[in-house]
Amino acid sequence: MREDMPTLETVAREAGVSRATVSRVINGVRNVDPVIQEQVRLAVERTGYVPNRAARSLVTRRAGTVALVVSGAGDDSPSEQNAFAARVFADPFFGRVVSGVVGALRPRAMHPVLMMAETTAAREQVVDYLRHRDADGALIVSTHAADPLPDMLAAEGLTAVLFARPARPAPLSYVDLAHHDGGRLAAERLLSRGCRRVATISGPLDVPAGQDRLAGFRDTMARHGQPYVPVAEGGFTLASGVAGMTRLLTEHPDLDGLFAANDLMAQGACQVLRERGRRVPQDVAVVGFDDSSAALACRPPLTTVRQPVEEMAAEMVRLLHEQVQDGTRDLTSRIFEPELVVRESA
Amino acid sequence: MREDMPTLETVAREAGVSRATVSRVINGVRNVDPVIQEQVRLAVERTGYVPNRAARSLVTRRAGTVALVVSGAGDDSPSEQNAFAARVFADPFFGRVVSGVVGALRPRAMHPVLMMAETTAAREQVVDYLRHRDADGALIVSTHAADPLPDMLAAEGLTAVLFARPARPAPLSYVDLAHHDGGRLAAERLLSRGCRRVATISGPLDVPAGQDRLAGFRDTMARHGQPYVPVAEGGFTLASGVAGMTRLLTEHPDLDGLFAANDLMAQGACQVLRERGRRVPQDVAVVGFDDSSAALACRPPLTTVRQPVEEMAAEMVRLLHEQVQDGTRDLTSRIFEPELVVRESA
DNA sequence: TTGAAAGCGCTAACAT
DNA sequence: ATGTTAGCGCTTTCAA
Repeated sequence: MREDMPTLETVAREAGVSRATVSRVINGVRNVDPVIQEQVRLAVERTGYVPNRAARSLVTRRAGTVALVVSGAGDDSPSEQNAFAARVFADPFFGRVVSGVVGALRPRAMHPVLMMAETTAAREQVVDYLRHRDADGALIVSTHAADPLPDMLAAEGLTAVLFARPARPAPLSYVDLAHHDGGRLAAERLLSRGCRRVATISGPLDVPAGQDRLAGFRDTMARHGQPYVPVAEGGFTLASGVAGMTRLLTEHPDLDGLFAANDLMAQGACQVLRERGRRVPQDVAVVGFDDSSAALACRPPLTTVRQPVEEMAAEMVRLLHEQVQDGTRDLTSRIFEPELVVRESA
Repeated sequence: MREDMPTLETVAREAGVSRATVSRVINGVRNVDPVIQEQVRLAVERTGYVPNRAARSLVTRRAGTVALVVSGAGDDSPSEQNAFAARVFADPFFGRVVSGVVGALRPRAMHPVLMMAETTAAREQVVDYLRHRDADGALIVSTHAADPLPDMLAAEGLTAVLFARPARPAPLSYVDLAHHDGGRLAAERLLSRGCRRVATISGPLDVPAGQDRLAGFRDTMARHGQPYVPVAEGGFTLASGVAGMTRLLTEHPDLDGLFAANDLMAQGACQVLRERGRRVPQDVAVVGFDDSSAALACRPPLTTVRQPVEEMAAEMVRLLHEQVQDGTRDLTSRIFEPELVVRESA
């Protein structure tokens, strides 16, 4: 690794101008003679100069990074710490978030620092990190209703944007999906197929996404003459889909339609259905939610309600960047509309 | 966000000592009077002081971050850029890498900056980032044989540790698995079950992991009187598992054992087998590789060759940290041993 | 053992 | 339009 990194001074000497001028050219500040600009640009080229982020951050008080935080609600038991990331990333959802975030950050010359905040200590660390302005703000993907992080951030007056409205209201910006509409789309699909005995595996009922998808589904079913919909509460995991489907099938062996509140659970449900000799969609039609890679991995491929996760993640970046740029902290939220994607399962 | 962040000076005044002393206490440098140490500690407490990372980095020339790079071999076509992260994280493997890395970084007070390097531009960005010492080093997870990033890093003399030996030798440290042994374990399992007509869906044959798992499998089969093993080359994706199994079943309808070079492909294979009316493991025994969450998601749960990804990732951090600390760049590699995990599929 | 002082490389007034 | 200069907050000689 070279030790003699060129500095602004190096370039300035090379170009025969002052440091300030070089700085102006590099930062694209106006009021620089085009000729000099070119000279500087050449000098940069020749010297192989690249700005020192630390020095720049020190004076601008901008880190040029954002914290990308995946937070849970765990305590400090060692078991929590271990496989949290593995568990979280087992859901294809997070890959899509990362994809959207990285894509949106790139043109803004910012970088995501990945932080897993599953334990009390880890959450403190996140808050500290932001308080010191080691990152300019935080993008938060919270995985539990009881997650204290949003409140902690709000209390500290830190800049953050959440993926999804927090279970307990907090004065923070967020992007979200019109989950209720999503539930409606699922119901309409099953209804239009003529399903008469429909059940659902919901998400966790302590988070808005779980509640609202269920409410939207139920409301629509009720409006179409099916006021009673058996519900198995799930946890957005494949295993909970398996468990939920098993229970529903035992209690309602004659059901002919299922709405699972995410694709992972729908996938688990399909496995159980097949094992029990039910054909999908002929015997039981299944609608998932998310349109994640699990929808394609599933047999048969899932008809599902698409959540535009990548765009939502990009919007988080846009909101955060705006707040960082303007120094404002006004709360915004942006709600995206879901869309039905028809494949084979319903 | 508070504007009046306390600095070293603040603490020094509060404690009635000099900045230098406070710095020493904070950095745990010896030769500080215990009494003064306590005074300083109290002052830090009272003022709520936290060191400014930028200022510290500027003088220490340490960033306190590492780049966690997931790289591919794409060019600059827009299609590449888009869903790379989503595609990559769809493999549960990467969640485990993240888990291991984050866990190992935490006690070292370092943070991972996530970088996706799928395009030429993105790779340049990674190199630049490291050249400027915006990160102290890089942890590289490369997903393609033709990935030019390892060579680029080596050429620049940058500090990096790879997950898995690169397809083309490069002077960089890495951690890896004894893939050949893994292939052997899979073969032994199928042999001990009495499988006589065995086939395999291999990984990509241009990467060591693909080659070596296959070689280990074949060698062992040959040694036990089965010199001919039909091979379908896969790409470590579920879809390629489906395709491979379909082909193998068409060409060898009587096969009774399968080794898939990762769990995702094994999962795809199991789907096909079930659709074709083959019971697993009664008709066809299946052994996967990795022991990822896909092994549990699969029906039936996969007997598989465990790759201790989290530990390997942690070891990457250890190696990198060592190099960063010592300023050395001596090449090391650490090879982990695989282990057979028996579940239901074989 | 502690303090004084010199920067690290950069940006942003302020002068010119 | 360009240069001069004063720090940003920290670590680290060097003296005391």
